[in-house]
Amino acid sequence: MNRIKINRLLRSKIPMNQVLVNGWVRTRRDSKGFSFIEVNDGSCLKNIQIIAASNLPNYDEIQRLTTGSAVSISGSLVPSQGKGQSWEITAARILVIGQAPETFPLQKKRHSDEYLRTIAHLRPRTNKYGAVFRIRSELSYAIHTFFRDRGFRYIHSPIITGSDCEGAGEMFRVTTLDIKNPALKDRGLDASQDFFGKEVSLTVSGQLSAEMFALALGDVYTFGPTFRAENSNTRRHAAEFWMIEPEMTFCDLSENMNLGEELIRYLISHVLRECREDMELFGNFVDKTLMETLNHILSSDFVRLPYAEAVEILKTSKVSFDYPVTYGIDLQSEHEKYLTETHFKKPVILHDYPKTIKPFYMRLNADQQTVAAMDILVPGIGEIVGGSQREERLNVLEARMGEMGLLKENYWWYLDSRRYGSAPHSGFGMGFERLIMMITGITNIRDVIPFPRTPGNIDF
RNA sequence: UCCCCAGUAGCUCAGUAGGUAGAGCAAGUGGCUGUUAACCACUUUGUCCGCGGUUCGAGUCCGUGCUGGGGAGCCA
Repeated sequence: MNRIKINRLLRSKIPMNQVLVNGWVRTRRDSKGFSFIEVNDGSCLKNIQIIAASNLPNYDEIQRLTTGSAVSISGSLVPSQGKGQSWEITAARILVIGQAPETFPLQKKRHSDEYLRTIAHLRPRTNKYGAVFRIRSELSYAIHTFFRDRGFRYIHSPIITGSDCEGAGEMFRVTTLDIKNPALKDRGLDASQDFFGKEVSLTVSGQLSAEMFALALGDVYTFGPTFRAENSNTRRHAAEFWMIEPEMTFCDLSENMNLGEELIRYLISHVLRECREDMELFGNFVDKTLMETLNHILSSDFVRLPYAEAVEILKTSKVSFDYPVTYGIDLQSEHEKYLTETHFKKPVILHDYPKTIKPFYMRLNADQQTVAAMDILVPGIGEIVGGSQREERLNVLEARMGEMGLLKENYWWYLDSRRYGSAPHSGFGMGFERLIMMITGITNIRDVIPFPRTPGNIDF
């Protein structure tokens, strides 16, 4: 007898004999002459109801089944006599595969997200977290589909990197030196004795690699884990997270923004279509305004606003900000919040920032003061995408590096790309977890990644 | 790293002006029932986060540490 997953059984149009269901008991109720068992196998949000008649040979054992136990049921799929479900299974045989003692931490009631974080190894067995991780999986698939349909190639950029100059923030050092007795030199680790013969770290971005491949394969993207050793303690930051980084040659900032906007819309509509049931859970129990918000994002164009105009809007807003706004500052969370949640009430793409607050690789505009940068800000999350048109002119790039005190020697291969057949190109990074937060309405990044890594927390 | 808040039964929480601890759910027993977060009755459960202090007496006040949450910064 072949096992059939519950999502298929519940979609059945006809009764079926001889079906086999494997899963975990969510709850059990006794009635006169039989027991109702609700089983979930992770294939969908819904459980299937099993009717276990008291004449089953192991009925005593069945009555002791507790929430969390693994079971294997064979029987027939029949129309339900009760309300609340269209199909149920009349069990011919029930095998207890793995009993869960009463110490099983998940009860058939709501638990707080904080508590569930302390049992991150068991939380995917709840409705909400099962739904989050099915959606996460579906989104990953959709990302590949989106890019593949548009002729992009998927690049596996390295996780271990020797460029300590990837730009974005503190990095995790990788070493095979004996920590208790390391090779030392000049009062520090002797990196020349280390595995790679130099200091290496976990990547903070695949961008530099992606640029090289964009200048060969045209349109490429990376989708992989990223590591930041920042001591960030917020609901939006994790030390290990996933990022999607497309990079396109012969593409300017405006086309870059188009792609970012198109990608976000595509992913939302994909999930609304393919994960309807799971999404309803979030709309009903996590954020009552979720569907409205997502439909609004689908139906209206994102605002495109030059940094200078954003500053003007903020200055004339009559809102007293903790951080006063002047041209040249990096916008604070409260400013971004005001723009997306109060002023425009929709996603905003800010672009053309002052060069002084952006990295060296962003393309210098004709005004010599701003760079072709763009950030996509969404209500509730803040920055979800950060990108730019890259500086493709060797002399300008070298001058910018000089201004910022970066050594050309460390970037020799990066600069080579501008030396040999350089071409305009653009790209961005999108935080995968932040995207999931936006789509599910979940407000803490620790609840959309299987085993979150944050400062001082790596228990699982 | 900084600011604010919280930490009471397995879980969610209440605990009034400091007088020595309670509810719901879970678990156990019995009953009822094509039930569906089933229902009804009864029963069990606590170093009130740790340490120190004030007090005749501290879950309640003070100090300190730890843990968790929210906000800020850094950013995706």
